[in-house]
Amino acid sequence: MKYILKPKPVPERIFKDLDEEQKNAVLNSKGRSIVIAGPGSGKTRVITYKIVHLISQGVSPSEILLMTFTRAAAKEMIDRARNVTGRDLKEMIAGTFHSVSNHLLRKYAKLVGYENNYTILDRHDAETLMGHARSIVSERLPLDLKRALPKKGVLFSIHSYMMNTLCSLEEAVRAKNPRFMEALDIIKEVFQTYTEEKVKQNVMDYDDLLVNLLRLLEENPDVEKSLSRRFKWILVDEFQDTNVVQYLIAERLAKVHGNIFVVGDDAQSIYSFRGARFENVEDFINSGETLVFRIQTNYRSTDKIVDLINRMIPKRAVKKELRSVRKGDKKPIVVETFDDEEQALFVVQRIEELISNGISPDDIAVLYRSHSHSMRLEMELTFRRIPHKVLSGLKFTETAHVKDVLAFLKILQNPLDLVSWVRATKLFDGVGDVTASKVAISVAKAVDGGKDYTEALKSFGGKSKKGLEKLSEVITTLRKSENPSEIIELLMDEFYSDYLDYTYENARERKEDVRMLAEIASRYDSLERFLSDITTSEDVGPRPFEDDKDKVTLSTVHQAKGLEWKVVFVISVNPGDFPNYLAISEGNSDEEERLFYVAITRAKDELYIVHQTLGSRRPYIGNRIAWSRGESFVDKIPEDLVEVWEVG
DNA sequence: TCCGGGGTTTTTTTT
DNA sequence: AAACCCCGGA
Repeated sequence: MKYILKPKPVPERIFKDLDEEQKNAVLNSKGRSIVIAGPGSGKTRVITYKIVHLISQGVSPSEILLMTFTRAAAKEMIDRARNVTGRDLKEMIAGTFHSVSNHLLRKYAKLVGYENNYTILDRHDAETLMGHARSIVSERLPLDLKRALPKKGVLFSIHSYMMNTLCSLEEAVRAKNPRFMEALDIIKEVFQTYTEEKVKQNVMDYDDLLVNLLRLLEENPDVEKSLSRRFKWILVDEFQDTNVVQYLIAERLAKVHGNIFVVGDDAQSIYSFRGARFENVEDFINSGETLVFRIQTNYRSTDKIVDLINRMIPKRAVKKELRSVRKGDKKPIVVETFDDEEQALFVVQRIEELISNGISPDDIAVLYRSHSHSMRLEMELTFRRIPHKVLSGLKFTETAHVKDVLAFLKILQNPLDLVSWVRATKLFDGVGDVTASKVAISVAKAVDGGKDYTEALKSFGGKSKKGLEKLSEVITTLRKSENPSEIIELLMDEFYSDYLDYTYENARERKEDVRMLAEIASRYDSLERFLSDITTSEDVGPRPFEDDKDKVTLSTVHQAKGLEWKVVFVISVNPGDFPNYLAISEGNSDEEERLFYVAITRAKDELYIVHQTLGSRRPYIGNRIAWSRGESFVDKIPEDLVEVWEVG
């Protein structure tokens, strides 16, 4: 007999950490509910306590599905909920939309035309495969049509837009790049080829993870029923940044029980380029019986900063007035500098002053619209030996050596993965693009014919013979293990360590990175789980395991989403830079406004908005002056709410 | 035909 | 970091 333990009761006093609005949202939400949150209003806390509340009511952790924007956010909420409830929440399924989708999809891969050992293409790999599809189509086109075919990057962004918004090809081209309207037919052909190739190669790109899950649910009512029975509650964070596909997935998963709890702030929707629709917020409220809660008290920023925030609320957002609870003595400061050199000097000098006043570098962040804006500043920080970390820029998993190693692992998991084969094969002597593609194709043939693919590698003669023999040898060795970190070590011993030595001057650092990768891998015993996690979660970070404490943070505004610091500098607030000139020319100035809103709402105590009188660092686009495009955010700031500093 | 070494340019944000 | 182009050599 099985003796079932009742859930540990959670006493009411546990909710004493919540204010009235928050408590209302947590305790009175049921069925279909949405929480409209202002910045800094304790949205993480509300979701955390929603989990606590559910568990206290006897819901099992395995019946809760939590979807967030970053893995770090999910982890934070679970950790906090674990502390409050004292229950280990291991069975709870939580993570980014993509990782959760992958998790749910893996079991049913067959039903959407895939094998369950499919591998996931990151953005770059997907773009490479799009290039492959493009060249297949291009080969059978006459010269004039060949020329009309957009570059692979453009094709990929149109395709991605089409998938994210579920619109027609025509609409996607019109929205992303109207000048390719005449090439619709051949673009369509490339997309067909791309999709076929993905199925053939048993690979999915990021969009597929979502679209295929939606298809699975739509086309298989029994699967939909069993999944939505399995979960009793669907929780979604950052709802304003979900796209249509994510919205539909969430709705479908909640179909049976009707329990769906979403939290968002339409003023902070900043991912429209990825299909995010802040309109989802409105649609959600208007469809069905939706309970609407608001949490509008700002606990993060001082009243002086909140005054400015209230005046800078984006035009198209739902009207709201934040209440501040923290008194501050400093108005936000608008800083005028001459050029980016002077801007960097100002920021660095001010940071030095703050640090000598006892503020920890941890509490300081510099935010900017695009990576390139940080260059000058990084140099200056390094020069003056101020400890800093850069959240933006090339990520760990995007470095060449990590991608090389992952390519080998992907081959082992899914030998049909063409992009990975090409990448790995080209590392060997005498092999270039052409041979590598041939290798990948003959391997696929061998696998389809049920043969051992290492045989296929031995059939090549000429210059590449030796290299391919070595490759075959390496693969044979790697196949002896199924443990990801063991495979990485075998690869290093057998081949890659030497390769790094004769290829790169900084081989030592790169080897160190690979060692780190092996260490991360050692937490997994399944190759599939390791690869899934590393390709679907962003927070592997630029340098995992590095001691990131006590450092000034440099970050794009996008990556600063959800974070906060005592002192925030927003730099390069010039028309053209921020707002970005490309966004403006695409008519997307609303989103730039929201982005600026996100930037200034990260600050707790001190906010510096820095701009340059010289304007954009890149003033000319073609022969037009870029900085004449778009208005300056600085001009929109009410003078009485800020202090103005001139640097000289 | 293909490899690989040399060069230059890249210019938004990213799961 | 990698796409792109050019060119010498196999």
